Amino acid sequence: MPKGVVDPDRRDRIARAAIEVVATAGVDGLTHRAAAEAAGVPLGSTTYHFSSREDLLEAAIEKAKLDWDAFLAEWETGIDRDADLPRTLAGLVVEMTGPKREQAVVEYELYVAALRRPGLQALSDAWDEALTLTLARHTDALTADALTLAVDGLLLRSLIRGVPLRMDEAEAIFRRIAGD
Amino acid sequence: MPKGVVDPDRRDRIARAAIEVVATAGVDGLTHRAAAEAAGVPLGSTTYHFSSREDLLEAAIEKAKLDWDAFLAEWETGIDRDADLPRTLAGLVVEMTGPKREQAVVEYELYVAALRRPGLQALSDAWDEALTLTLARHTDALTADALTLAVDGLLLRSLIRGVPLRMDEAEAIFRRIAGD
Amino acid sequence: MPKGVVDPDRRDRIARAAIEVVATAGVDGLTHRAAAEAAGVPLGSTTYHFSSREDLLEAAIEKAKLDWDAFLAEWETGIDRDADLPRTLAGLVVEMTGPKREQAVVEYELYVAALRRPGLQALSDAWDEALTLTLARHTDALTADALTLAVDGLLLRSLIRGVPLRMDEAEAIFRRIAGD
Amino acid sequence: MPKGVVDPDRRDRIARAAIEVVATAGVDGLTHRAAAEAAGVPLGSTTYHFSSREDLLEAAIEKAKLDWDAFLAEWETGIDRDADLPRTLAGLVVEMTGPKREQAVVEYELYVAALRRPGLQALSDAWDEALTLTLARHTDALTADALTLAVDGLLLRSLIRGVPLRMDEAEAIFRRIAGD
DNA sequence: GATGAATGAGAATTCATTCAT
DNA sequence: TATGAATGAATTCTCATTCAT
Repeated sequence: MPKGVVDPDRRDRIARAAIEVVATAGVDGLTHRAAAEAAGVPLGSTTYHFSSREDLLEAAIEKAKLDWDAFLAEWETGIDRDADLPRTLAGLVVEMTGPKREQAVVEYELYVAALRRPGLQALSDAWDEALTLTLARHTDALTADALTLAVDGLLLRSLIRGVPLRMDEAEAIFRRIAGD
Repeated sequence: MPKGVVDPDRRDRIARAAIEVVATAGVDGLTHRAAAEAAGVPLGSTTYHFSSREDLLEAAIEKAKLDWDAFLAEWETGIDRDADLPRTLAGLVVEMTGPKREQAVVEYELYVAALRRPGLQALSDAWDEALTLTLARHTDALTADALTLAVDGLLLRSLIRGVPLRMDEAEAIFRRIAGD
Repeated sequence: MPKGVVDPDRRDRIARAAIEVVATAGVDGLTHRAAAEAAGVPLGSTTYHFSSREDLLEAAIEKAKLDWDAFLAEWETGIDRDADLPRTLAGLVVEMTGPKREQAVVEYELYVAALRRPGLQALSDAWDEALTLTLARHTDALTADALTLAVDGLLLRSLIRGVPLRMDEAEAIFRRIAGD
Repeated sequence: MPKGVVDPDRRDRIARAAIEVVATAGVDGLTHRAAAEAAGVPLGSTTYHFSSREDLLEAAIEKAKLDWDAFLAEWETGIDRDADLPRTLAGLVVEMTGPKREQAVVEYELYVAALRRPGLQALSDAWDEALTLTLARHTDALTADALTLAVDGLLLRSLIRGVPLRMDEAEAIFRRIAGD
């Protein structure tokens, strides 16, 4: 693509490519070069749209957050009003540590990236809150909060162990917390 | 220190320095050079004892794990057999997100580092298990497990938010889980 | 400012901003981007009016030369026909190495820039000549020339040393040259 | 040259190459890359020995200062005790603006580089002083100082004009200053 | 005329790693 | 055993310049 030709989606495509890079190489591996290659654009194009590595990371997190929101929304759609929350929630974590492990690892890496990057705190925070808000539509606030924490803990642990969660394990934990 | 002088603690001191480096610059910032400077040894000394960056990271994690074990042991020492577990556990997380935030961030970074490094999974796993085992001496297995997950989730969330946990918040969560 | 709106002073304002940039970041730091920011205009506006970095530099030098001429004219206005030239000239260099140091450094940088840029030689030359011509209205040609050289040398030396000239030092030199 | 093979002169050779680079491309053009190429060493070698551009520049100035000292010493050797100072000094500046123009430009660029680099002030200062000290061995202190300033001014002006000084011009100026 | 997206080139740096000493 | 010089590879970032709009 010669100079002067405008490509209005380019910024978006680079951001999307950034997520792929994080999936492949981790947050540390998210470089302008890697994003450029993944997006199929010249290096200069990535530095033009995202002048710092931090900008690139932030864009990746925003995009990943949208994915997460969509995932949660879809999950919630499949729940009856009087569904068994512990069981359905267990299904969610089992799916994330199994078939969707790749995506979950990316999301956790991005979430945890805020530990050292104050600029990302707000984003990571909103991320965490999304699950609590979803759960709060199906149980009381305290339980929703406690369940979110357990989901966080379970996911992180399972992702680190590298083995998918077992449905019954997860369900037992959630049931314990929900106090049923 | 001239050549030929024996310094048997040097390996240990470098590993200890590696933790300081992680505290200052994050896992990404852990380089042979940075460790050398922090430990006050020549560059060659760090590459001699830890031939790869990965080795250095592993040593740092091992050291940090020992710190965590000691911290847990000390915490447990201060607990009565019939202490109020939710309350004392809340004290632990409040301390870690407040005065000990720095140390906690380092530990979480090292813990999470295993997400992309299969070689570190066993270590990170043992790390997580240490708390569960400790708690299991004071409550039933399922509760111990659920509490550990909540601790993980709470710590991570608070560290990311950058504000210390409030004692009553944490206690409420733990009490909900413990079912008291 | 939307497209199509005419802004006849824009070229001038960019040139003026270029001097500010040189003051802040040196000749090396004079870039289209920096000038754009300093002038508060879009990048394209600077490249439109000054198609190359060299053009920009030349414009800055021209503007700075006008400042220098004005400074000299004002200085001359304050001189009596039978003023003590060595003393008044000492006042000029003391002022330039003291309160006006910043401006003087910029002017010297721009003046010296011609060392490697044949296209700027004429401008820099005229710059130097301005002082000689001024002095020649108050003394003979040879003395005017010698004084100019001493002013150049003194200014450069003092600006590099970073300390203002002392009035008596400068006066002694000039008096020696003027042969009073 | 493979790793592990030590080349003790390398640092010196890079510094010497740095001067060549300044001669060719100016202070702005003094980059690690350019020095590496001029010295015939890999890029990493230049960054190893001179970790910043500033370090490289400083080394170049130190080397150039030695050249200048040698040049002055040689010049002084050719002077009789009762030589005609204005005439011999005129010879020096004529030589520097003529056959040795290249070298003189480099030296001025390096000298002036200190205007924006406080770390180089001491070096540039010592440079200037070398001539004064030399001249002071052949005339009184005030005259030596005034002559140095005139030399500085004359050289800078002639180098910028790009034409060699005329012997009689220079001699007239110096004679005026020396008061003969 | 005015703009800013686009891009290739190159900058300073940092580093893991190797290996002669 | 211990060291640090050496080096290639990468990284972030900055820019002049071009050119469709």
